[in-house]
Amino acid sequence: MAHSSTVENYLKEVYLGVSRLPPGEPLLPMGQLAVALRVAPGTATTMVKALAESGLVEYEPYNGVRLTAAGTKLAATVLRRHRLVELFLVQVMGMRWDEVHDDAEHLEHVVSDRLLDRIDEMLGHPDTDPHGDPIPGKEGTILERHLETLLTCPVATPVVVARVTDQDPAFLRFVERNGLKPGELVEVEARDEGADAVRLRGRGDTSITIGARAASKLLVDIR
Amino acid sequence: MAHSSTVENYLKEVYLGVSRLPPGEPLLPMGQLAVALRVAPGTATTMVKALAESGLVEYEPYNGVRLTAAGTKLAATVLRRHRLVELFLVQVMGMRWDEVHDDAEHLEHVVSDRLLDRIDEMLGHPDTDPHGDPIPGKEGTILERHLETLLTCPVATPVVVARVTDQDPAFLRFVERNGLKPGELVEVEARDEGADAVRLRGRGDTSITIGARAASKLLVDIR
DNA sequence: GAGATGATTTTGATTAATCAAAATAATGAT
DNA sequence: ATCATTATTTTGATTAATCAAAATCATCTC
Repeated sequence: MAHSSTVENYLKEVYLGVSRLPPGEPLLPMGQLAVALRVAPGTATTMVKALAESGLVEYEPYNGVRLTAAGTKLAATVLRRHRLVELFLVQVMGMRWDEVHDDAEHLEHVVSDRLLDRIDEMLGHPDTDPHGDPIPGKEGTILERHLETLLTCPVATPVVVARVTDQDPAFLRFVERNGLKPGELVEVEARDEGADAVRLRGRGDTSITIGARAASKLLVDIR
Repeated sequence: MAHSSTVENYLKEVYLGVSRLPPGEPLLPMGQLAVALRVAPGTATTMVKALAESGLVEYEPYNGVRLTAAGTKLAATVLRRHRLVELFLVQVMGMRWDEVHDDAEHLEHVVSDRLLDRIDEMLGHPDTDPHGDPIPGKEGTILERHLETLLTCPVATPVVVARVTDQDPAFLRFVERNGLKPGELVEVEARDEGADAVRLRGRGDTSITIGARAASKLLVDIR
């Protein structure tokens, strides 16, 4: 009932799931939660009812689940641990950004406040992790700034990649190979609705074409 | 049954418990194991029987438990993780040696091989942790060298503290305050059986007196 | 050697987390 | 509106880990 790593994972996934939803409809369907957590649907239902009992989520049968204030705060501390750890593994331990997710997934549940403080300090109180995901503050404040994607940003306008919303190692390596990591300057040359593709140009003259699905995972800052 | 952190803890405590026993009598009584793991006696019995079933320990009812070769290997990898993590927290993260045990206790179960390799490399493949405990090799080899204690070593002979076999933070701070950390040079001036005490002199002229119980936890290298 | 004492094992229950499969509710299409 | 499909919830079981308390075993003392 109280604060196991299972609970932390449920809250984290509810947070992430809801934030991936179209805005204004903030109830995460049970099915999506179950898939994210790789558990049977019934398992998610049972667990969510228990979390609702503890005041961490609101649960509407057949509609879905959302976090309460208390749940949001706990989810934020888990995300803070996860993201600080990821950045630490890259910056300090010299690991690649595509190989830190699994370690962080485990470490996020066991890193003590004391150790996390050291990590935070050592990294200079960063506010984003290697993927551009915001690192929640100590008190649970999350600064989710609104960003366009390469699918929605203006064409023929220089933009800066700010965030990559897919942790799949193969995708991350693809992103890196093509100079599309957070911080890189790119420009959408054209979009082809029919071909479901986006053509872009980074630094250097080479232009590349990526699928719409991939483009939608690259968030950019319109500078 | 297979490789949970509970299993890892049982194996670790069997290893540590047996090694604390008088040599030649290598069966750890259930009671001691239960105390070390802070579980009820019956719990330890049940669990140990399951571990025996898995071939990780040998269990003799009413006599106690010892590790098999497979169990020893697994225990060694847990100790390796624990001790490398402790040293890492001290050397790299700048934590005090008396505050790293609890973090290591949790981290030892989740650190991946990849991350552990980085840590090991970063520390230059060390062979002891901050308390002087030997760090098992990658393949599970543990070099437990025989050491005297301040209770058994020759009197009026310079010796070097090699290992402190008590993780209690208060004790560790006491050790540090009195210049008795591993590496420090000391000399037993006299022992008083009756008073249950040992008088020693470190660098500097001040001599201090410690109890026999404390003296027995300070292992020294007779150089 | 016969209790008494202490350690160990058994027994019966409990909790957290899970699954498979049956039952039910919601949704969409004709 | 009705039926079929899909999503969700219920039900009944299972597994790992634990405890309290009863039963059993071993040992020590006289």
